[in-house]
Amino acid sequence: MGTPLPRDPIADAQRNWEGHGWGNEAAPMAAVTAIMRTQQILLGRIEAVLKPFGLTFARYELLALLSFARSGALPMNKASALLQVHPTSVTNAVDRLQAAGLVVRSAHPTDGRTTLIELTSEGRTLAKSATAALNSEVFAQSGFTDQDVDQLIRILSAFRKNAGDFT
Amino acid sequence: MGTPLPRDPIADAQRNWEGHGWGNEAAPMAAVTAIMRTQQILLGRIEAVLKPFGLTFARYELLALLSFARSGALPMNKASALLQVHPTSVTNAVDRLQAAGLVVRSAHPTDGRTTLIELTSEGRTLAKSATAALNSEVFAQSGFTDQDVDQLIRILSAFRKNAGDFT
DNA sequence: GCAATATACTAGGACATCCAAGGGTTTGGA
DNA sequence: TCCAAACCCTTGGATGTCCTAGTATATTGC
Repeated sequence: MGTPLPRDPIADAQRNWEGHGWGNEAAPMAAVTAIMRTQQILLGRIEAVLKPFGLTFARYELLALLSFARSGALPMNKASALLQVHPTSVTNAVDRLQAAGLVVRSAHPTDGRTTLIELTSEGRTLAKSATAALNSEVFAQSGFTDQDVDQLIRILSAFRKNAGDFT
Repeated sequence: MGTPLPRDPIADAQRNWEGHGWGNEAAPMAAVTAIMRTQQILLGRIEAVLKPFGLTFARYELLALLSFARSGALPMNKASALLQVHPTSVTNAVDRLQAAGLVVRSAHPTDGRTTLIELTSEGRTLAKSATAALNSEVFAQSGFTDQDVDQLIRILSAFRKNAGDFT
């Protein structure tokens, strides 16, 4: 998985598509495939930075979300909605973060069905350190130009909105 | 995970970043997060289309790759390199595809270490059907305009090249 | 020619994601 | 008032991805 390929495999796939009579779908296919691959690369970088902190991206996201909540606490279902992942994924992440002493579960004051997740002080400290590391080692050198970043935000926001992520 | 949120969570995160003194990193962070989320949405659509065929995206990718190989066969390591996934992921996918009768393993004629993966006729037929479905149900209605597609291909190709995917 | 190194694949384990199903809690309409 | 429907979280199962060995085969160097 290490050595660079002599040719762009996605461009090759696009040519294959065109050669098989799917000329109209070839370019969108290439764009979609490129997004998949780019996500893979970015996730790899992020996980590498988070590893020394004992965090995965999923756990970091939850930690970061909590650190931005005024009270430092959120209901599980709220976290699930904001992170846009399945509730069971949040359960899983909270289990591990709790085992690491970074968050605690507590009862909701008025709704017995709801469980609140709350940052511990260790969790808050770690979130801050991990965020600083990600900013300096990933986001500050993303490999995208400022214009690329603007374009991506514009294109992908429209896509996500159209896909029903938000109104 | 179903109902649309009243606000864009990524735009909110970007504002949070800016409010915490990471103004330079906020936009790249938002772009990266948007890529992660977009990949998630696209993967969901693709898996939904492939499900009736009994395929996952990982298995489909391998089938499609084989169907474009002249001989219909590829060494495992070659497939791993072209799909840009870990060799063990290919082993996993081949195990399941073989169990489904879509591919077979065979010995390399000259290199005893190498295992060739070869499409069966069922595999070739299924790959064709699944590709047609993906083209009409996902790529032909990707939600990106033609200009967006061009921009994405341009930006992400440069990114992947810069990341060392290909020369 | 034989040992040391490199390469190819597989086995086992850690994580994450989703779905389906189950048990507890609230809410709203009969 | 009260019970059915809706909601919230967790458990168990299936997939996929990666990493760390471990086994087998090739190639290289002395």
